[in-house]
Amino acid sequence: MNKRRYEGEQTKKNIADKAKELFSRKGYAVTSIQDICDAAGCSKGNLYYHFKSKEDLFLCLEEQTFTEWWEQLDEIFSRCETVTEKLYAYGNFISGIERPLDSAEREFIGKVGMESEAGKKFVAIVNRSFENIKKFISEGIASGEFINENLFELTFIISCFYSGLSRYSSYMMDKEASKTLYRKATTLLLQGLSTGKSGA
Amino acid sequence: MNKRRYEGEQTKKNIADKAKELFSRKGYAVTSIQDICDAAGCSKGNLYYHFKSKEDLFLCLEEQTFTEWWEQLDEIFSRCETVTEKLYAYGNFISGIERPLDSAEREFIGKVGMESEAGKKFVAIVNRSFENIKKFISEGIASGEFINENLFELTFIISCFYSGLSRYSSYMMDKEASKTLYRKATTLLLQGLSTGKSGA
DNA sequence: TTGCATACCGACCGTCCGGTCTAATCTTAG
DNA sequence: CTAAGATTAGACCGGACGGTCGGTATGCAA
Repeated sequence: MNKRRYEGEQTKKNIADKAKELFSRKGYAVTSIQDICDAAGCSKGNLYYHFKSKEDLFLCLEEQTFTEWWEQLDEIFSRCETVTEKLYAYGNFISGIERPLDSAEREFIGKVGMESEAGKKFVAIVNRSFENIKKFISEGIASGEFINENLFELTFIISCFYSGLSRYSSYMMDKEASKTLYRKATTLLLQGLSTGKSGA
Repeated sequence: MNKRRYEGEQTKKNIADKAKELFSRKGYAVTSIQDICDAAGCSKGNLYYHFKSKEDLFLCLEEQTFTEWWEQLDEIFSRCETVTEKLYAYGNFISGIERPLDSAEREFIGKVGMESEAGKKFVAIVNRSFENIKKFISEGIASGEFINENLFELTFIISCFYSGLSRYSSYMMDKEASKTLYRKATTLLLQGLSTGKSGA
């Protein structure tokens, strides 16, 4: 029982990839299970063999996406000298990634509610990302690169800033223009964020 | 034919208000026509008497909302001396308004598509708002208050900044905290935007 | 009073959706 | 070779959805 199991994993991954693409492009509600099956070239039974529900599928995607995302970011961050560099790197990264499930997220939470099991799981996943951002902002404050303002608010503002950008840039301009825009936006943001000192 | 017509208008307005609240809170797809009817205390037939389809209803809301919004903003702006003040006023305004159909918007466009009749109407409505922002940013550049950067990009960044903020602040904090946050965010933004000169 | 447009109701229709279920097929351990 | 289990297909189900339709109530104009 090996080749079979491997193929199964492949199928599951394929379904996940296609689902992500569809949710990301069309939204949660509008994307039907059948759509996903068609795109993945598999049957409904097969999909439901691998995922227990549409909600579960979405949550898996969300989880997986954020995990991969921060694995890559941590790797990138480790090569940065200053937190300012990290911020640029973060912007650059986000610009290339077309924030995968962004539009579907609010839809999802609107549907299942914040109090539901799925809702709580969702919030937990998103919060982890928020905490990651908070961490590197606090580094910036500690090193003296960033102004010593309320950490939560600062993190919130910065998260929202990039979230807002990604929201529209992905379908208003191409990747290259998007990258440039993020760079400029980061520079602009840094004007307000920076203490003027160049770091630790 | 007066009292009847007046009542009709009232009903239509009531439906629109309730629909706006629901779309805004739950999203487009999740809000059913029946939900809206229940909230408005009217029948489905009545709703379809006043609006020709769900899409049409949404578009009316979008149109109406943006129009009202900018009427108020123009009024507020007219009392501002500098463009910097206008930016603060804009932030303050947005913070209090919980950007009404925000979450539903992408869902809507994802459903109908950019190329459809409804999609084009939608884009036209949103673009008008973008142009309004662009206008007052360009004033800021002209007056020497803002840096002389690419107008489109600047407008894009600023729009996205506030859009991102409104997206999360509305369900992460109360009105008062939100207002404070917007003020700080605007100050931060202005660091990058401002030339240092105090205006014309 | 009658005729008519407007405003309103809710049962109903076809469609599609998420999810289930059964049966078939493939792989591999023994 | 075969039993057991993993994997897949797709017909099927109940229900919710957007939208329609035949009909009713209301108030104005004549």
